[in-house]
Amino acid sequence: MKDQLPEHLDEYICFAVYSAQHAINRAYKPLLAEIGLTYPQYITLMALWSHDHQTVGALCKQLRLDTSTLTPMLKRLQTLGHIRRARSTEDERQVIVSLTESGRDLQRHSPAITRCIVEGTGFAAEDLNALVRTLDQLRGNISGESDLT
Amino acid sequence: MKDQLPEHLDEYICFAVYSAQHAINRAYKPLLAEIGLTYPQYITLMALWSHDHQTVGALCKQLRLDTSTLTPMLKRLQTLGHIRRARSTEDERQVIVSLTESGRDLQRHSPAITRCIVEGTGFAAEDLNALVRTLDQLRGNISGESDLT
DNA sequence: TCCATTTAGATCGTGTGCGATATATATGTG
DNA sequence: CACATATATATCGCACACGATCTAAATGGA
Repeated sequence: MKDQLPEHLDEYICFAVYSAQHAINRAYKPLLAEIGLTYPQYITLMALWSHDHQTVGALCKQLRLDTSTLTPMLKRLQTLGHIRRARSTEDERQVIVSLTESGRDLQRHSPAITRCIVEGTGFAAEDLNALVRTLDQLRGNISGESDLT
Repeated sequence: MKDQLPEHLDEYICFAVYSAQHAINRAYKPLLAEIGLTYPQYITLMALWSHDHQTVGALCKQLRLDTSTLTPMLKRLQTLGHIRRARSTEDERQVIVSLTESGRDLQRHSPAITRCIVEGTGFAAEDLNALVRTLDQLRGNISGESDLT
């Protein structure tokens, strides 16, 4: 009960999150491979399914990724034909990202994929929700967010 | 209470883990930069601090990473002077990874780093432990492990 | 013993992530 | 208006992460 440091890697929160992330990614891989997407590309599309026509900066904020990560990925999504990128006319610095027909169409695969992952966790829906809330809180704390979603 | 799909990215377990992982990584970065390590390099050393003289395969299993990830990283750790790599004499296929004096010495920074991260989470120790157990279980389920640690 | 199979690592190509830097456009100030 | 500053995005270099492939060493029969 003291402030002992864990002996094994598996007892560290950092490693638990790290390896869980990889496990989830590996679970998604074969599912997403069928529609030719990577996981980061998939969640980028999810953000756009939720709100189309977002700026690169808005996507960065939602996905909590840097432009240097997102810009190349958006180019790949564009090459795949799922999105369009266009300079804003009001503010020439901004780039608006929009779904194409193809990108919008991919959304129909989402429910089955989500179901497959949720089942794979072996957790009940309420337990998953609780875990999500806990993780969101942890992320907020550790990244020093006040509440600026 | 139905089987509704989440509306926002933040409500998905996959994204919660994904973004928590990034947040933790960003928290570690400045701490580890002081000793010239990346996070994956750090946990690799942690595994070796726990048990020195492991084969590449044993490290892969513990860290749940592929050889194609670990081999280049081990080479970098060797270049940094923290580990040695040597073919096993019994089984010439195996490569034994061992800590150098320098690599062993880095362990003294570990408690402070861990403390800093744990505090950053803003969670009580028991809550963190519970979260770790939950995540370990989720990872086990989703990666289809029976119990083969 | 001979040879197919298995196992342990290494290598390669592609796609993230991110710090540092660059560029162009907007904004604010005198 | 002129210019310093701030903002939005892009580019570059480096380090993962992993699937696919390769090589060499062990193993397991017939």
